[in-house]
Amino acid sequence: MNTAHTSAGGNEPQHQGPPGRHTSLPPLTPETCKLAVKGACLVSDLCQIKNGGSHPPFSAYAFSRRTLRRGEALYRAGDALLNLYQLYAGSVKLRITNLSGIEQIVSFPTTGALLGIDGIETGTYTCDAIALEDSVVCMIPFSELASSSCNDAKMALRLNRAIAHEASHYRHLLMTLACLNSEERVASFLMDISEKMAANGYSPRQFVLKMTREDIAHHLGMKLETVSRIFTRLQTAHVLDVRRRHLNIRDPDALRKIGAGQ
Amino acid sequence: MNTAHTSAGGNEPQHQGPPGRHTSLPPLTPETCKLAVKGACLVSDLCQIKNGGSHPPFSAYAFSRRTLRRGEALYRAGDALLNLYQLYAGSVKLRITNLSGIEQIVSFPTTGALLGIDGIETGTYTCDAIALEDSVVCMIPFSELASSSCNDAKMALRLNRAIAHEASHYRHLLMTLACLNSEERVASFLMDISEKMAANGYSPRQFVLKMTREDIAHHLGMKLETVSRIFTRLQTAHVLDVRRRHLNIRDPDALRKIGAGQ
DNA sequence: CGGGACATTGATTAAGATCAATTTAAGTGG
DNA sequence: CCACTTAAATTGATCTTAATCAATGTCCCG
Repeated sequence: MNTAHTSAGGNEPQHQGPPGRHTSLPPLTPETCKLAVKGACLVSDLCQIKNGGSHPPFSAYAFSRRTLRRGEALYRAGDALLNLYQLYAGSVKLRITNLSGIEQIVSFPTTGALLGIDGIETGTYTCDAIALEDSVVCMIPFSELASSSCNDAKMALRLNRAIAHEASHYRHLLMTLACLNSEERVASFLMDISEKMAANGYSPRQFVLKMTREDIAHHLGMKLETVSRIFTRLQTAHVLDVRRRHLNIRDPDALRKIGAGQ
Repeated sequence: MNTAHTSAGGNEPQHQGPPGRHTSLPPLTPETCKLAVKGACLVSDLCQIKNGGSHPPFSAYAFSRRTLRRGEALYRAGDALLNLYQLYAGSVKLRITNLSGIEQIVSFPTTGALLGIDGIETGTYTCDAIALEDSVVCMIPFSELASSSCNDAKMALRLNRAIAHEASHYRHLLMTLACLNSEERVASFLMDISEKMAANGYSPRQFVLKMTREDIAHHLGMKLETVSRIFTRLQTAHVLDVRRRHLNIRDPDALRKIGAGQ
């Protein structure tokens, strides 16, 4: 009954590096922000707000970036909330480990996602944010964001919505865990990824899973063997092809139906 | 596999009344707010902000209250977000019903809770809020709250935290559903209620469950028969006494241990 | 004092966990 | 560049938990 897994989770601390010793990129400007075109770049908007008002030119406010190696932690549960982060490239897992050592992956943020929201309630992060591949984030000092929200109603609403979106995401995952059986959960999970891929301009049919079977299992409240079995079952049913991390959705409609609980 | 329950959910539409036809109480003031003493009354704070500034006296801003009969809906999924509500007395269930008719109770707010946050992301509520007993809420026009947040950093942070708290709650429930077996889930659920009772000044050992076994089951992702069996099992183990909705926790430490996953 | 919602209990079945053994692929260092 | 090491994934056999189906009991309310 819940044998506290000693989280052998391979892709972790090897190249962790001491705190602070991480590659830093030149600051980001609205011009160089690749997300800006999609109207999804909080950083870029913050720059423009600063620039538009009676403030110094945005370059003084341009936000620094940080690169993460695979397995490296962006922040850990218990760290003080100093920054939010917008994910510019790569992907991350947000993990909670409870007292008994049982772990749960609460989300797999990808490009465009805002990270660190789990620290807003108490001022201390409650999750570990671990890079699933080499990634780039842009650092947004929370104080900066809070003061912007204060002067600008639009930015305030945007922050509110970002936090509310986080809640939404958990509500959705909750439904998945509470109402669906294992096969349906996996299907729903894959559909979610597929939609996110499409939203980011990639193929919704073919993609590479950045996380292990164990990560998926810890996300969906099941065992990794079950995830594996369900993949093969879906392959046998000609719904998808899976070879290791490479996924090819053969029958999106079928997958959608299964993920919705028939 | 997921036989879409036709939600016979007894305590519902009988005395629903047409929209708008509900008992209204006189407006609330900081003086009459029972929650204010605990520093938890958003309404009272809003009044004082208005009153403190160059605004009209708070009486012009005092917020109206509304009573709900058991089974009545405060709002429903799909309704436009106009107000947040602070729950002054009673208790509520927040329910999501998905396309296949499967339902999930995402929370059981009680006295002091802020309701309607599920509408902030999109401007449309995503849950049904159903009173579990006769209840009183105070209506907070969202526009009012948003503009207060704009002028007052403290209020802004408070709203942010309220939304973040919602996310926190779901994260916690997520852990419960994903990592614990049925017995542990029920124990965890009861401990949560116990703590909430204590926080509101009631006995953490003895209380009455306002919700049915089916509601609990729909909250914890299991079947009502299982909930019932686990209650009797915990009673047999001398952890608690349960007679219908009346609960008496005999061994809080044991219950806590079980709820934490041993 | 009924009627109906709510709750309990029992017998059986099915889904997923667990235990265990391979297989496959990806790095790593010689 | 290849052999070696190790992490990750697959597959099988068995066991446990909770779902399912069904009957009965109890209490609340009119």
